[in-house]
Amino acid sequence: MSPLSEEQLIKRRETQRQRIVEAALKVFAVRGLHGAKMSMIAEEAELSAGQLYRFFESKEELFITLIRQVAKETTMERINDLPGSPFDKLRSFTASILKEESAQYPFKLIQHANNAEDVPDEAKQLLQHFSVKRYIEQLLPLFEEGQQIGDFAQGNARKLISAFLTMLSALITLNMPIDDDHQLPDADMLMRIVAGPRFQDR
Amino acid sequence: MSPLSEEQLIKRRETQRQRIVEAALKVFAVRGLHGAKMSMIAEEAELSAGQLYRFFESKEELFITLIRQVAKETTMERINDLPGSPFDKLRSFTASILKEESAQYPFKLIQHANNAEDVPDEAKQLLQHFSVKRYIEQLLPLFEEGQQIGDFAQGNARKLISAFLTMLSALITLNMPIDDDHQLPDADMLMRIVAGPRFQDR
Amino acid sequence: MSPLSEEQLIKRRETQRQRIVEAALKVFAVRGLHGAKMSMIAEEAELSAGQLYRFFESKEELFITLIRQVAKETTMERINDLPGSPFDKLRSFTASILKEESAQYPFKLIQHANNAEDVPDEAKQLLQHFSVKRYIEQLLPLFEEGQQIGDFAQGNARKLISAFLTMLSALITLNMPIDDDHQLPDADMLMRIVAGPRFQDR
Amino acid sequence: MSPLSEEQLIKRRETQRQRIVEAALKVFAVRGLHGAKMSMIAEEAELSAGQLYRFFESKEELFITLIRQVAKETTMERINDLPGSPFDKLRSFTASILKEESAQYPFKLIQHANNAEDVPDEAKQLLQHFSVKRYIEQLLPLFEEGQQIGDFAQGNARKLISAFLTMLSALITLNMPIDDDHQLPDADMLMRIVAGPRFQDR
DNA sequence: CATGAATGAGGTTTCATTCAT
DNA sequence: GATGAATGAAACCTCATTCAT
Repeated sequence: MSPLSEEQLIKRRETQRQRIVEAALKVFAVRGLHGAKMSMIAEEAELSAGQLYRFFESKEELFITLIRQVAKETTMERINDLPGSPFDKLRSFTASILKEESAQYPFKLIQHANNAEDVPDEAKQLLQHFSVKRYIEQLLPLFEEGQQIGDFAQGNARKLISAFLTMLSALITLNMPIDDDHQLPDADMLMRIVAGPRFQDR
Repeated sequence: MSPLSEEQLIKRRETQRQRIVEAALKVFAVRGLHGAKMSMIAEEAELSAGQLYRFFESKEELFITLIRQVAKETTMERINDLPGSPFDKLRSFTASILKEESAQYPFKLIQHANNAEDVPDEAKQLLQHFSVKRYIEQLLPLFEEGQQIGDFAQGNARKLISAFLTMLSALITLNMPIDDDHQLPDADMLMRIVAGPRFQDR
Repeated sequence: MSPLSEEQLIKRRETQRQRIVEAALKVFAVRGLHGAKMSMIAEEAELSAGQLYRFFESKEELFITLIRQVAKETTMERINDLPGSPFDKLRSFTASILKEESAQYPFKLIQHANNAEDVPDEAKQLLQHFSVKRYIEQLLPLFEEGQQIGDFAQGNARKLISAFLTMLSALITLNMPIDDDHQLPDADMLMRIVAGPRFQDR
Repeated sequence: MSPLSEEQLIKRRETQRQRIVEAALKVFAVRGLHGAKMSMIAEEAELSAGQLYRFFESKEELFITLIRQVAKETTMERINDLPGSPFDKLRSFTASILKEESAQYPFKLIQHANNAEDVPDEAKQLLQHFSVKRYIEQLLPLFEEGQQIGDFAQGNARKLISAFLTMLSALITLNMPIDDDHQLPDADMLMRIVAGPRFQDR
């Protein structure tokens, strides 16, 4: 009796939910928890504000859901598909993130969640610990290999990764418009954080 | 009849205005443009909400004024009073900023202003360009000296400072709680950005 | 081609309409005009929210229709089929209403309609006067017989019925959870309103 | 420095709070939890809707506060100041409540709280148990005296009071407009619930 | 026709700003 | 001048009603 098969409905619903999540990620990332208005998210997702509430009970729930998804799904694993040495992989990866706006949203979201005072602690800790921890584990083999062949600085690899990620995060969120006088430190500059002896003359 | 001379009144007024600006700096820095409430600023400045409007026409005007003042007055000059070599000075300076909360407010404010979309472009550009430019000029002699004695990396000194400041800003705003697994990169880690050959073995 | 004859269609439509009315009676009775949501009524009637509007133009029209139907159709006549004396009949009838939830809906609806200020006066008066009037007329022969044989209190029979109905209505809507300390006055307690000399020693 | 002394401010604030509570009692009593709009309460209390939130965090908190206050403060004790026998006192008391609209609000509120499905359980139980219990205890001496002198029906006095209160509550909330054909059962009718042998010929 | 997704008006709540005291 | 009470615009959220499928 239903005009659309149940399967179609579920699929459609899932598609829309995903559209909302993506729109919310973008708006929350750019404007923060308070600066983001539900109407903006609705507009970005191309539906009415009221519709959002069929998918998420409240703005806060939407935010936490987003956090949870970012914490769970954002991955560093595609770095392994890039060509070249560990150093090359990391530099390409870094450069690509710095170029591609949508890849920056998760980092910006983490940033906002860290600073906004009203974010539920659950979300904060989820993001800070869980997601950063995962990134570190995902990058660990690459870094260890880099250290073995002498391209990366020696020392505690996890700490090195943590430093690198913090700095990458910084570059993304600071988002300073580049002009002639003071360019953003670019991927190469960032690589000095991890560079071992072999790259010291750069 | 008047218990205070006109001069005293003006001075008193200026003192109060400054108290508001400092309170606003703290609250805006910590909570962002939207998260900061006028009542919070009033409380921090220890006066009534109504009083704020005798000094600033609106929240927005207060914010922009703040930005302007930060852009104009925040200084890096005290770095020169620190003891030791340029490298030592920079490391001490960095470490002290990372320890002292109030020193971090201007950096946080810049950060927020970059992300809040509602801030007039005037304010944004003021902050980003003008203030960073000033910091660079103030740090330039130190860096040039550091490069001459081989403690700092060679190359365009302004670009090097810019990179350093960006990274410092990052550390401040990311503000990640430190735990055993992923410590914040500390002052020493940050120094690798600027370190020349003499410090490469660190 | 048509799988159902026109007559069947009309009948089917009537059946559905009746299902809606019954569902609405239940939901409005339990939750009141404002507390009742169209979606709840739809769910109770086991059809979609949209379908409601093929039968009733609006929530308000549905409510008024309901009131009208209750005013017209709710009947006390089955009391006459009960066994025993008028007193016995009335007591059994009372007890059965107090036990059977669906029999209480009309009373609860009247109650709600009396308190909801947004209901058109038409509906209110319809319910209060007309339906109560009908109940009185339907109960009148029973009460007169009861008075003749001395089981019921003397005096204006209509007024006596009105009092009894009011009290019955009260018991139903108050709906206090029974515990050891304050039980609901039960059917027997209620009978004291109408009891004549013969029952005074109760 | 304050234009009003602190004492004045506190007193004024308390006055206003009381105005809100009274307005809310009236509006909630008449329209129920859902039917009552904050704007209506504000209008009744002669202030803006926004003001309500300086005194109560939300509509729900206002409602529960009200319930709590009614449960705590509504008293039956003034019945003892009335002249005459226990029977006379109870009849006068009943009649006065039935005449005086504001005296009926607590009863109506209890009624609404019992029926509205979304009221927090805390409020429901508070009202139903605690307040009814208190009324019973307050009326107990009067009823026991009435039973001793034979004016009141024998049996469990607490149960008798409970029945009486339920019926009184009913009369108040049913609130049927009186016309020639079916008057509300009046105070005298209600007294039959409690009347003992001495009054049986009424 | 039947569905339930979509809209938008209306209610709740917050807070920048004004203003009586 | 100073206060904080009061307002009202704007955001969040709900749900009666409509309408594409």
